Amino acid sequence: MRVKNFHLGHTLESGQFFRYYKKDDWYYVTTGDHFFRVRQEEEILKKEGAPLRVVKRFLGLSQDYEHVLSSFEDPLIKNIQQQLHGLRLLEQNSWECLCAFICSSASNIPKITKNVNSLAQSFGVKKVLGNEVSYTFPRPGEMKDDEKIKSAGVGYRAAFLQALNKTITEDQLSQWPQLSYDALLEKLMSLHGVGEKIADCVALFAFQRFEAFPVDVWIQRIMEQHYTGPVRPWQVKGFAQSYFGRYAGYAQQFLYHDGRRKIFNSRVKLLR
DNA sequence: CTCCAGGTGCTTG
DNA sequence: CAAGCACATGGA
Repeated sequence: MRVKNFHLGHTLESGQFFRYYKKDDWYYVTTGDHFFRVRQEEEILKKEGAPLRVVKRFLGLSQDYEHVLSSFEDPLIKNIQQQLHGLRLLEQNSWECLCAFICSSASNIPKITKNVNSLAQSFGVKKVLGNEVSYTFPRPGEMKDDEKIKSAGVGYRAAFLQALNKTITEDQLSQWPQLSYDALLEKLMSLHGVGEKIADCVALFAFQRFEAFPVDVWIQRIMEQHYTGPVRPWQVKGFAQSYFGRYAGYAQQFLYHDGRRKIFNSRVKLLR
């Protein structure tokens, strides 16, 4: 299919999603009930293994990207926009997203990826695509074996996952899209192990609440450096939401990915 | 061996 | 409120 204002690499590699890997120019993605692969050449997006509507929805292709971009006045964001043009916020499965970000506390992306894949392998359904194999993430209530949860290497987060798996139902989750941002945040934060940062991640990455602005240590540092100076995380969030406006979450994703890239590049330099 | 990692919850000033 | 700390695990 033909796509505009979309960059597959920026979108998948910006840290919002963990269940993908790259092989032979294809990105292999596992989400919901699907295991599919996608690749992009210029404005052509090719996919195999899942219906078009699934892929399109997941990749955020029905969002009005022009409208998002035109909402920003800030020079730094405008600059990053050009370098990361086509980076979109995904529309993830809410349950998977919640579990993944439960695993994210005091961790790092490679380890989170390992944890989530391991949970899927223990509890999910096997999927095959050509020579590739993956496992879908279990549904709420399907992670019954506490020992298996622990053996996924999730550490102290195992208790959170156990409780979550017992309390959350797909019925509840299906109601949450209708909630206001504040009400959704409240629901999420009422869960043990979910604070404001994780709640914002789920609101943003799974529920398309683009006003959400997750503040982690990276964003905190970046925002202090470029905008606020030394302040509390809740102040960073408040500032960002009023300064960046209704698509603050997009600004966050641009800043996060750009910030991480620069660090990565400078480390590569140091190694030479 | 020590330190740190897309935080959170609990306990103290 | 804010600061301090424990929490499991794995990689540097």
